[in-house]
Amino acid sequence: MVEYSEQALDRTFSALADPTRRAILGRLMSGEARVTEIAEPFEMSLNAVSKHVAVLERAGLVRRDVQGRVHQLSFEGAPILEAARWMEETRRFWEARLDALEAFLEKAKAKNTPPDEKETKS
Amino acid sequence: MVEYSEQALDRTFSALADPTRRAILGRLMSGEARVTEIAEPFEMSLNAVSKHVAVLERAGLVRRDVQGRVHQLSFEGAPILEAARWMEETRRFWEARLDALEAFLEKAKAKNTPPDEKETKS
DNA sequence: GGAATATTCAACCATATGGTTGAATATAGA
DNA sequence: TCTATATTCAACCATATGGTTGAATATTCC
Repeated sequence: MVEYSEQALDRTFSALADPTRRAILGRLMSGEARVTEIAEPFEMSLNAVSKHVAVLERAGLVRRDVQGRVHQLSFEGAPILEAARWMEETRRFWEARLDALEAFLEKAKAKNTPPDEKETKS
Repeated sequence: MVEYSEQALDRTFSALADPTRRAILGRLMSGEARVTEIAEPFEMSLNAVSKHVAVLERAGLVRRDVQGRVHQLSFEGAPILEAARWMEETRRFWEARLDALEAFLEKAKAKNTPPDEKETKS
């Protein structure tokens, strides 16, 4: 198992746990932007957006490049990579177990009484 | 772009944004367990752990199977898969941009004035 | 039935979060 | 220099979060 910084994961996941912040990241992925530009499409105040940006910056997901009075923001992917790796590992573990289960079900089915179908989430 | 349920992503990411809850998931990945068993290694009260489990359950990351007074908990991977997909998409976008940047740097280097080296994070 | 066990519910507390408004700061431009 | 612009800082508010303790509930076992 790879080692992860718990604090970094905390910051990354909680930064991602807000739709406004995910939208900001989405916006930044298609290119740099200033705080005011970022804030424009949202219904909330500029200050609220500024705070969201600060959260993203603290999590390392956004880089701020101050040029005079303008703050250029850009997307920074490294923490996502880290968190995604954590999730991948988790998921792989789970899938391995799931594969084992499926194999078992398959064998059971081949034998005689077919078990219940897998549920489908709505 | 695939569509994601914002609320589901909210719940998944904020459920993952806590080290205790990630540890609980880790524990559950190696097999089912009851609430008391889960709580045992933690310093906090059983009630606190019970609440964490409830959060994970609400996010769909944990399934609860009540057998008499015992609640058997098991890991449920689907939401992780969903969130991981979101991150993968995000990451791919970013990597594409990064690749473009690297290509640009490479070309610039080949020409004449080598631009600054990429910084390495501590 | 009565005691022990597994778990949640309820109330409470401290702190964090997401929003607001108004003022402060710093830079750009006439 | 004066004004407009870009942004943060500070104070405040409502609600959410993560923890506690004590009581309630349901189940098992003697």
